Amino acid sequence: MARDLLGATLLVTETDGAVTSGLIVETEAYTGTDDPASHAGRGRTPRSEIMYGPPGVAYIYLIYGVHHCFNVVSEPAQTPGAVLIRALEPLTNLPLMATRRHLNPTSYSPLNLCSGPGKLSQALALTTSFNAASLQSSAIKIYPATTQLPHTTTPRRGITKAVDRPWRFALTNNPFTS
DNA sequence: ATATGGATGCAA
DNA sequence: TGCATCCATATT
Repeated sequence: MARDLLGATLLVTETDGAVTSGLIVETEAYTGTDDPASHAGRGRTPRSEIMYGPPGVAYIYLIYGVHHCFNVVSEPAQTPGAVLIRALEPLTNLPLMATRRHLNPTSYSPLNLCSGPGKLSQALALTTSFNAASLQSSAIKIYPATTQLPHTTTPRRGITKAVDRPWRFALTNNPFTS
């Protein structure tokens, strides 16, 4: 599931009409009640409830009180699971992304816009207000990849539990990863 | 290496 | 209520 999202296009339209989009180049899987690194790893809680619902909706939460992380609920209802989108190759409206990222909109590195889960959420203005939104809505759309692209498989990053599970996926030789 | 700083979940 | 923890980032 996390593999399938590699190469998909994520497009966000704000209420003010601003559009940003990017190609998904890095993902991580958090699946099942037996995954201690997942928010569902301690069972159903108010926060993890959405991961038990139907797939294809957004799960967005605040981490470290500072950054938002954007996930895609990935498993059938009753089975908890989500895919963390860790990096995008920015496609649409890069200067706006740069402004949101507090970078100089006329002098910035595209490599620094969406190369991390907090960065891409900031660049696409994805906050908890989008939590539980359908990913085929007017606000957020995901266009699936038509082919499975070459990718690497590694352990997940930034976690302290179940660090050995190889559930991080990234497009091979894509420079926009984190 | 370190500061940042809000929400969550669990214990008390 | 209090408190440890947290799927990170920017800055030193």
